[in-house]
Amino acid sequence: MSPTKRAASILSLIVEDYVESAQPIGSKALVDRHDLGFSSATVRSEMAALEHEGLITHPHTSAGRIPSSEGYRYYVGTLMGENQLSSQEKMTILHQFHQSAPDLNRLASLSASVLAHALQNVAIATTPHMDMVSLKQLQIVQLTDEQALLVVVTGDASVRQKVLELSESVDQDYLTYLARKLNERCAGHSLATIIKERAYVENPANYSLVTDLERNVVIAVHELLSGEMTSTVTPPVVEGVREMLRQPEYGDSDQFLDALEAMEATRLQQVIPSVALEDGNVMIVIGDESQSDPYRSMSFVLSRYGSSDAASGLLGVIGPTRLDYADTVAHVRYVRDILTNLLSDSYTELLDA
Amino acid sequence: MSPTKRAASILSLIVEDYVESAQPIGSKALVDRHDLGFSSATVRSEMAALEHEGLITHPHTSAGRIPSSEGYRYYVGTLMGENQLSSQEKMTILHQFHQSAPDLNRLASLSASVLAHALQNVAIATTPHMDMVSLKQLQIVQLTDEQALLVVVTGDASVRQKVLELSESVDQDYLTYLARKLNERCAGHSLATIIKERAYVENPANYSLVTDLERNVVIAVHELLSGEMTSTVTPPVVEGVREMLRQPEYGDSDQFLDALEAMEATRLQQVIPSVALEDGNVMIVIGDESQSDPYRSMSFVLSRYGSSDAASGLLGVIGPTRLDYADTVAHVRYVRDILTNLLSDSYTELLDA
DNA sequence: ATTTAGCACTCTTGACCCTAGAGTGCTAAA
DNA sequence: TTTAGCACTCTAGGGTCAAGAGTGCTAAAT
Repeated sequence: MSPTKRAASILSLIVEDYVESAQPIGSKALVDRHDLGFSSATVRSEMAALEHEGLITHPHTSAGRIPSSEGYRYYVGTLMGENQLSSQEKMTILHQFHQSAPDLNRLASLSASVLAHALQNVAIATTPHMDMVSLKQLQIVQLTDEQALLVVVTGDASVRQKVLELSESVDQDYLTYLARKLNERCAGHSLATIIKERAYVENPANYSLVTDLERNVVIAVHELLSGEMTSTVTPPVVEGVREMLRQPEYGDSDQFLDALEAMEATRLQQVIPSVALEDGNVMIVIGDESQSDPYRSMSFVLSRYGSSDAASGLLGVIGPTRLDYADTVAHVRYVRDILTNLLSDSYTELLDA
Repeated sequence: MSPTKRAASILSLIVEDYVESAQPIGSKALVDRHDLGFSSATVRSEMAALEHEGLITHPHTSAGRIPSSEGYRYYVGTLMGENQLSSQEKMTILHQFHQSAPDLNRLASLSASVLAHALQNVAIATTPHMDMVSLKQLQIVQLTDEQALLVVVTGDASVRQKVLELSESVDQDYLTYLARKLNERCAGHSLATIIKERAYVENPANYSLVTDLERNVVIAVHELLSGEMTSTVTPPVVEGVREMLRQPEYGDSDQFLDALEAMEATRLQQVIPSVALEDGNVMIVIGDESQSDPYRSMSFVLSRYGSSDAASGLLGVIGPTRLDYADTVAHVRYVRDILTNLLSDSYTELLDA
């Protein structure tokens, strides 16, 4: 059922030419461009076979062939080689990471924009976070008579904050005392400790022992750490809409609108996390392979950065199915490695390479 | 030189019809739609006069008229009435602000997206910040042997952070001590105090009295407060690119690309701050009135929110010159008021209205 | 002195037709 | 098995044409 060796090589050429030109590839054009050892008629019969197997299709009777999702999949899976970035490309990318201060949240958006720019497609990145964050330290700062700011430093070196409403009137001294008390009990501990603490303060039996404020603080800390509150879960960063517009498939603005709508940040959030991604792998989803309809005409190249025992997140590229998969994978892989290394603080190694 | 009363009323109709239909307005169509007391021929001669004064133009000989920038300006300045939002519209907007927690940074992007959605155009907002921020409190948390996180809570209730490199090996106790020492000296004070402190620690005469780390911390605090470091100055939020695409002027993707490029966040930053905006006013810039070329075909409706003695920022809408200025101004004004009230913490009043 | 009806003229838009070019599948010969 | 040849198909692009909308001007009407 799988194509013969010669058919496969023709499929390769079709995919590669089509990725480059965005035009359906005809038998004549194919033999003209590459000097195959045989004629267009031969190519035609091979093409008929490939089409029979569902690897390529016709837009209409007298047009050239374009790869189907299955065609791309076969190409990506068994035909495509590994692509290495040139040291020039590597330098350019690395350079951009060294421009900016190592702000963890900014890192995600930088990565996305680097990818988007290099590949002329939309790139996304979720901000790094740990599944199990520990509490490094907390602090409470009075803002007004009725409000205070709770600042939580987490184990993944990010800062989360929340405004607390103060029902009772308190002063900064009490807030400082409260912060110190909780720090002594919880600082440096994992989420589990906070959960225990929350159970304690929420237990009606202990209601008389803790103030309302203390209870509120513990609850807020728990919510901040577990990312429960919707407003603290940052949507994934989407970069490169302008780059995407350069792709010929979006010359007509209707299709562009469809695509844009499909990658509405909120929708992506529903799709992305459902993808199980092991560390160190790059996952490719091609066109039809997506379950949901609006993504039928696009492909995803995704990878997890960071490591499962530390901060991690998702990074990837979204484009039309006509993607240069080899190049895209190489880029995603490289940026993912940089990011992972930056997060594990051992990124000096990268500089020497 | 200024148009007669009747000419002015015709200009009004042209602007309003054109804003609605995006089609050049002909004399016949005008009298058909509104029952004027006179014929299309009369309208034609009035139109000729208006064109002579530069208030309207022709795309080509046998097409209807469209307003020029001057025409819009005249309309906005002397013809257009004040628009009041319906209480329905007000509710819808207010509702969206009550969905989310009062996170100051998120507020800007929410405002922009509310405006973008309501007006089907691109909206921008800069994050609120004070020109003169005071230091509420600072804290230093050890991350690794070589790194610590400096967290600064500012007077405008936002949090800024920076990773410090530790050259000497220190422990959390020392960092806590250092934080307390600086808090005692500077917490609650304005930027001026920090500048004095920086001058002190940077004075070579005092070098032996302060550690390198202390010096670094003071410098970092100063930079964070004054927003000197490029990475901490957040670019304005741009929302509504998708909404904008619905406008008929961008049906052709080339023009859309131009427009998108023009509103590249970095470029906008150069244009926006140069606009001097008093509190309480809405500024309108129409097409040609922009100095720089790429903005010739768009209009801006901008306002400052917050107050000059507290956190403030810029809020506004960008669209084609064919804007419903009355409606846009009303929306910008309303969202600006909400934002201002939210920032001054007295937003409970809005709920009763 | 305005206003308006009438008319000749202009320009865009969309429909329609046509051809060139690229591509296909099939068949029969190499 | 491969290839040359051929009839056939479909698209893209160019050209023509008529309808429609709009204009400016002039001369009559108010």
